[in-house]
Amino acid sequence: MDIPHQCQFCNRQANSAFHDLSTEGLAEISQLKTCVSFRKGQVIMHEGARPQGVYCIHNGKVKLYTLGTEGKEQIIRFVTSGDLIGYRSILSDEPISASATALEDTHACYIPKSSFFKVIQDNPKFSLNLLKLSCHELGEAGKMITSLAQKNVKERLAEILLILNTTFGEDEDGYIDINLTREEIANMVGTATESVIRLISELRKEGYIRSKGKRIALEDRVSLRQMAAIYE
Amino acid sequence: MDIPHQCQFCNRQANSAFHDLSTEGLAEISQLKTCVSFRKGQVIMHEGARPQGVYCIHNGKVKLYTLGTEGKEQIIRFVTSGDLIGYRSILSDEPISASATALEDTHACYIPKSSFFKVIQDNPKFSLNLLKLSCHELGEAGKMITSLAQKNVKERLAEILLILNTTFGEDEDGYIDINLTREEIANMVGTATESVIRLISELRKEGYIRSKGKRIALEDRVSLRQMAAIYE
DNA sequence: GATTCAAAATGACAATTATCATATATTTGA
DNA sequence: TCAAATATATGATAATTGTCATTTTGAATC
Repeated sequence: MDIPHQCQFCNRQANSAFHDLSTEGLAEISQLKTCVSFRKGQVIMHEGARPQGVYCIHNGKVKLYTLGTEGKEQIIRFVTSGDLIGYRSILSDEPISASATALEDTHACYIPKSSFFKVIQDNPKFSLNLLKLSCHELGEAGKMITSLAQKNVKERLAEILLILNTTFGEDEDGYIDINLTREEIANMVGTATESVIRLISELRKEGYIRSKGKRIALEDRVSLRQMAAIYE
Repeated sequence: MDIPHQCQFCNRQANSAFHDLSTEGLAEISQLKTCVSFRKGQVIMHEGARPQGVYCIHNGKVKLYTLGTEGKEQIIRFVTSGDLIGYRSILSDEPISASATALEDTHACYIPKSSFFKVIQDNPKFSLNLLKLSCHELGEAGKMITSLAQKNVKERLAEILLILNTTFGEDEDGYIDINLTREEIANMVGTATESVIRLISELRKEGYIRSKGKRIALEDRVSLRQMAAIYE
């Protein structure tokens, strides 16, 4: 997988925070960025570190997670094409709050801190886009907080499965197009791995989903939405 | 309580997002803002609504909360002097994600949407401050997610008590200077009211806190921090 | 200061979820 | 392709937390 050397010609631009940057702005980033690759399982950023730049994901899938007591992962969200990693930490001038690990081979562009700030200063529109982005994510985080606090494990699992389905889409057989272990799903839902396994079996027996090995496909989205108490 | 008519002379400015705005910028806001008051218990913003402006709190205390299944409140965070309400929704162009209710009589300045955007456009520094603010809050939200997902109720209660103590300070008798019911504390911790009551009694018997009616004072912060598994 | 209402406290019990043990299945890599 | 490693599945049991009922306390209002 090759990344275009010039951001102007990058097809990921359309759904990134860079989407309405001027041609000059994009050319500026092109000159400052470098291309990097990560193998599946490789750690991209470490919780607590001070990042020296941001990554713009070109392709691949990344999980963001914090480490709780006894080193248990809590997956906060996923990052994929066009998304940024590390901008929160750089902008708030705080250590990285969540580690990032590649879930599959991932290609990204690295933009050094100073260049990133330069683009922000020179392009008020980009700055506003980032602001919109972080505000949107704040809203999402609030929803996650309410779910964790008020829903039971089965409701949260149903919710997460729906989120995974919309975030990653489906493969040709209808399975959610992301390769996660039951443990990782548990680390999103905030529960024990065994509980997730049990409840996935339950959902399968009840006909809401089907599964084959690690792969899961949603069969009855309407009921899952009801179960998850999502009324949007 | 009177609010200065001119933001230039407002002593809340120092610890607000407006802190390094130019005198002209502040004068601009002064002209555009209006002063408003809310009585204890009054709803300032309703979840789902489309706000037409932001509030800058002058004095008073406000809770932000989402309504979960069966109308149960989940308190996301508190807002006090110098803090903004509604900016997230306006910037991400989404409905309000959390309702806001005054916990005591509160005075605030109301800045209409259009004026707010004008100030953002005219003052890149202010825009950057907002960006920093929202990124900081994103980090805090991530911590809250990990706590809810991985800590048990007692650990979360200890954590919340410590947060309340630093956010609101102490009165002359050492009690945390905020008037919350046990139900509201439960709505932060994400548990049943009875559980909070029981655990507060437990913490009292164990000598970590003392309490008199609704009021709570921390006696052994070091142990509470250990209990909450906060190692910062 | 008495009355009234709301909140806190406590007990008994039920439901949910976690933990540990072990069996089975699926990947992964040589 | 087979063996080894890892992940999934399931049962038994324990721990945690929630729910409902009732009593006690505290706060607010007249």
